[in-house]
Formats: sequence, structure tokens, C-alpha cells
Amino acid sequence: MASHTVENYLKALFALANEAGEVGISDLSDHLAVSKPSVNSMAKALQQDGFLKYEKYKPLKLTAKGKKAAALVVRKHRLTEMFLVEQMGFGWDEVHDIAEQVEHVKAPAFFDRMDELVGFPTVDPHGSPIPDAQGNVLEIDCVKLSACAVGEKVSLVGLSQSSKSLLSFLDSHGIALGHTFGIRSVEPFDGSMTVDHRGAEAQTFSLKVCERLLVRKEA
Amino acid sequence: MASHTVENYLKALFALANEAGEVGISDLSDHLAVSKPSVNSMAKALQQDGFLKYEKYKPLKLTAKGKKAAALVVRKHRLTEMFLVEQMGFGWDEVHDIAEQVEHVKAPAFFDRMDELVGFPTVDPHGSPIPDAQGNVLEIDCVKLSACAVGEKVSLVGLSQSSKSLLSFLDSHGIALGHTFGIRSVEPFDGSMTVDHRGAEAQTFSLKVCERLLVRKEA
DNA sequence: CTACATTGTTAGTCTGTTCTAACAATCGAG
DNA sequence: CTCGATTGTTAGAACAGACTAACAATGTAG
Repeated sequence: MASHTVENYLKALFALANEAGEVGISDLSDHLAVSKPSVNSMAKALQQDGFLKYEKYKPLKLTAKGKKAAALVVRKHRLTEMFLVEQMGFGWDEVHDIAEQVEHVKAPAFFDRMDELVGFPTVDPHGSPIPDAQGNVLEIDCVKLSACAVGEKVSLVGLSQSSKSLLSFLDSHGIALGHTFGIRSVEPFDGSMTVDHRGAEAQTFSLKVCERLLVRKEA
Repeated sequence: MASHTVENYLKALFALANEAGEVGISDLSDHLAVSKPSVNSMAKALQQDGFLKYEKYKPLKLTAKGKKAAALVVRKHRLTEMFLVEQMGFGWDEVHDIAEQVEHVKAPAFFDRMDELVGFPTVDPHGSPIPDAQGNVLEIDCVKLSACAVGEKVSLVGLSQSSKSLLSFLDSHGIALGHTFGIRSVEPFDGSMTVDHRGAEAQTFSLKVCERLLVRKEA
């Protein structure tokens, strides 16, 4: 199995490819807080091991093998988050850092048991999909709240780039996955949106917030 | 905090000191499956960091700081084992290897929560004491079964050097912590003992087994 | 189309942890 | 007390993963 470090590179590659498409050396360097030469030499190593297609000056591309390996790390991470919330009583804003550590444990039975104990979930506590044991990732049908129009009714299914500060923002506004919003108005100047939350009090979100909320349009 | 590797050295030092008193470079080398020169250089490093007192050709001695650090690693290991058995349904023979991995997680809250969820245990699933959060280890009042005499009644409180094979031996004989034994006879030739198990069927254990069973004499 | 900013690469070094080969100290049996 | 076995040490090298400094390629604004 891959080292702790390699697992982190794979996970980063996977995440960046999913949100940005193209992944450059600098992106990884920023994301992992590691120098560009370090990323460069790791890229060569990963290519050597067949995880990555790497050509000088070209964007980095995970191979099928790399994608699968990365998905399995993500699986361990997200199962752990789910377990921490459901079985251990942690808040959704506390689990990321712990899972970041636990995900490197090499003991399949440990994660299988977690999976079982939380009832084979398909999404983690932030609504992100949990890859299956073969490394397949289910695409979730959703759009950013910022891409919705006045009058639409939507429900919150996930977050893009959930950070501790976003999570506590949502907590403090009483917002959780599954809640519904009806879009009242969009401010043309700054893109902020006013919505009613669960059919009740109206709330206004900045564009920055709206870009992080992934919603599904209600029937 | 100490690296994965350093934690393993500390844990080994702690374990060896507890059963053998004196710890030599070779003991550690065997226990960790690492060459003697490696141990030698790590010994110097640990001394540098104040975990160890090291003098050429002298046995290794953990300092107070070293003992505490080691105890805290052991604490994480044993809490994890307890959690795996009590909350996750693993067998006592399955948890060592998983805990060996999980013990290196750096997230105090994670272990605190385990502690809470299993009710602040004082011993792990094999009867070994769990050091407290300050690194203090409670001594357990027990002797090897092999040190007991005919006619005594004892109860099993722990195991010394529990290995997978010892655990499955005990499982297959229906023996668990807390069970009582009455010593019927000791074979002078090979030291094997015949005992009655929980006041019922008689069983005979080899000396090797009797040296691994830690018992408390019943009132 | 050039010039500069961005991005990527090379070369060389450092730390942590490991190894082997060779040598030195210690200890126990006779 | 001495010899041989055990145990410990030194020296030297390897590998993974990271760094800085310096340089090269790329792409974009004017």
C-alpha cells in the first residue's frame, strides 16, 4: 500500500481534478503546502508507480489506477467522518481533522466495520459522496445555490469545499443538510440571495456562501 | 509530538522494561525487527530529546519524560483496543493489529471520546492496565498461574504477552477474563497443570500456557 | 510580438530512518 | 584468566520526502 504521503498526494489530486479539471504543479503545491520542486519529484515518482500520467510542463492526470487508489483514500476519510458523527457524537465541524489522520490506517476490517455500523452510507456528513469499495464514485445531481433563479424551491444536499468556518456559519444559522429554501430575490449588485429557510424566516446569504451550497431543485 | 517511529520505540522500551527490567539494544532490535545500528542511533536521538538515558554499553533507561510519553502511547493503544471490542464488535484476538495503527493518530479528542464511550475503563480487553491521561499506570495485583500451588483457587485477570495464537487457544477452550480456576495438580516433569475451569470440567495447561496466564488468588 | 509574470524544472542539500560491513567491548565457561 | 560468544559501536551508504536557489518554459497584456 501507498505511504501516508502518497495517499495525501492522491487525495489532493483527486479533489483538485474534481473541482478544477486541470491540475498543475502549483495547485498541488498550494493545496498541500509543499514546495513546487517537491511536487515535481513526487509527480515523477507517482508516474513511476503508474498512478499518474506526467509530461513536462503538462497538467497532471491520474491514471485509472491512480483514480481508484485516490477514491479509496477518500472512502476511508468519508466513512470515518460519518462514523465520528453517527457513532461517536462529534459535530460535523469537528470531524475533518480527525478523519485526516484516521484515513491513513491500514486495516480494511476497521473501515468495513465502520461502514456496517453506520448503515452503508452513500454520503458523508457534509453531503459528499462516499466512493464504494471498488473506488467508484456516485455523481450527485446538484447545482450551486448561486446558479438558481428567483422562485425556485431547492433543498441542501451538499457543500463544496466545506471549511470549519463555513460549517459554523451554517450551524449558527440553524442550517443543515436536507433543509429546503425558496429563493425570494437575488441582489444584482453583489449576487447575494434572500431565501426563506424551511418555509419560515427569510435569510440573506452572500454570493460566497451561495457558491458553497449545493442544492437539488425540488419537484 | 513524536513521530510514528519514535512512538514505536517508546512503546517497545516501555513494554520491555516492564517485563525484563533491563533493556539492551539487542532486545529492542529483536522486538522492533530493526537492525542494532538503527536502534543505536535512535537511542542517541531519544537521549537528545530527553526521553532516554543512554550511556555506551549500558542498558537503556527511559527518563520520567520518556516513561510518560510511552505510557500515553500505550494508553492510546489500549483505549483503542477497548473501543474496538466494546463499541465495534471486534474479537479480542483481532484488535491488536488495528490498534497498532490507530494508536498513532494525533487527535486527543478522538481518544477522549473513546474513553468516554467505553466508560473510562482501567484495563484493556486482555486485562492490561490502561495508563491514565497523566501517564500513570496502575499496578495490577497478580501472579502467573505457573507460580500457584495445588489447592489454590484463582481468577484470570490478565495475560502476559498476549499473542493471537494464545488468544485463540483460550477462545477454543472457552476461557475468558474473570473465569476462576481451582488448581488440582502440577506435573513435576514438565510443569503442566491440571485445573478445574469455573468449578466444572478439568483442563490441563502446559507450562508455556501457565506462564502467560496472570491470576489473582481468591479470598 | 515582445516583455513580464506565472509556472515548472534542475541541481544540490537536509533530516529521519533504515541498512550492511567491520570492528570493539563485555561477559561467562572453563 | 583467557577464549569465544554475545552484544554494542562506528563508518558509510541508501531511500523517502522535504527544502532553497537558480534557471527555463509558457502564456498573456499591451
